[in-house]
Amino acid sequence: MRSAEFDREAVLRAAMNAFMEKGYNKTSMQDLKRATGLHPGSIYCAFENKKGLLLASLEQYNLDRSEELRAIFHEQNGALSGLQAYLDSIVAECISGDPTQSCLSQKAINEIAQTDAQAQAVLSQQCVMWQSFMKDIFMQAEQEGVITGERLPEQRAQSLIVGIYGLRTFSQAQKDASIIASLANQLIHDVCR
Amino acid sequence: MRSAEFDREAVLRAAMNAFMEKGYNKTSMQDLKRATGLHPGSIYCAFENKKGLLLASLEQYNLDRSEELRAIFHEQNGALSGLQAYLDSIVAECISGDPTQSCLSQKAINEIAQTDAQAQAVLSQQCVMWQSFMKDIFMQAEQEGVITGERLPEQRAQSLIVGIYGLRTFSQAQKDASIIASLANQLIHDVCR
DNA sequence: AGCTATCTTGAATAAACATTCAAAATAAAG
DNA sequence: CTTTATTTTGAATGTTTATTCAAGATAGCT
Repeated sequence: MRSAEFDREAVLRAAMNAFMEKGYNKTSMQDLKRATGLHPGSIYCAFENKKGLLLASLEQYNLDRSEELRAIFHEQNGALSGLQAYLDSIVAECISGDPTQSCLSQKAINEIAQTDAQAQAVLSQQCVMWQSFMKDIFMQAEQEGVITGERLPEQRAQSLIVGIYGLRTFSQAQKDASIIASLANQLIHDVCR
Repeated sequence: MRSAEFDREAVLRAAMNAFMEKGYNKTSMQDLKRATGLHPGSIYCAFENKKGLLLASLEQYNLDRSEELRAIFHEQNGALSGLQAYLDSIVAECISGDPTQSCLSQKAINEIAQTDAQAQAVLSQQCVMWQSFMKDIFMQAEQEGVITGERLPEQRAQSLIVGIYGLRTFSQAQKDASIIASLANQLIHDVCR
């Protein structure tokens, strides 16, 4: 017997970064070998193939992001200031211009969900989970009395997610920091109205 | 002397469709040969290389979409019903699931703007043109008195574009027609408030 | 220490890739 | 009809690609 040597999470995070920098299709196995430090054979042994590595990276990405999301809202007192902090962090990522601070899920939705049913299924489910988390936040905000109940929490959550997807795309075409920040503020305002 | 045989616009529209179906990086020269009916040599003679063909397709795509945009608003009386018709058409595209009804500019922003400065410049400029057109619509709506002047037309235009980008991404992860339609309605509501 | 199952290694493979080019074809000009 | 400039053609190029595999290394068990 013999146990695997590499740190699975570290490998997946390295692969995530590689995929975010070049996109799935432009990231070659050689890029992934360099990024992860794993030889081709090890990658195929552990993840079946390139798409398997992407799917595993997507799962890890979702775990990491979910953790981060929970942490942001936990650090704040009140749903509204949590929302504010969350959008501030997204604006910071948009403005940074750092590819590794972009959203791997969103990139994958745009690049491969259309042509790969397996990836589509994973990404769809992750999107639903995100919605569910945000719905809970808006329910909490209602209970706190900081927003009135004109819209359903679920709808607010969906509008917020649409806004975040849009913000990330917009910021790549229009890199003006103050515009991005002001659009994020407007988004919070609209979603909490 | 000898003039070119192929119809440039038809070739570019064929290339557009090919790029929309597979994305830029996954679309091979063989795909483009099949789609356009042009032999490799002719493509390289007319467009320099694969990226040149993409950039030319992007220009044509923008021309076609601008025309369509003008037509939609021209067919309606009043800025508001124009906006309604415009979003209806986008919702229809999102719901169709037809790759050739997706947005080539948005796909390109997500797939290559990050890694190619030339594409980034073209896409950025096209986004600004789109904003400018929508700003005029919101100014018209103000003059018609159908919306009050609490927000600047430019901000409304930007929020609308963010919403449309978001809607297109969201609809690929969550293909529920009624949700997309209701998110679009909410978007109009928020942007016109 | 020795055995064995499993992982690591990295060269080898075959397919697919973007691009080039010289020959053949053809439209316009004389 | 002949010439000439330009386009079309499609096979050839050399690179890069994802993937495989047999040999070597090593961890855990007895």
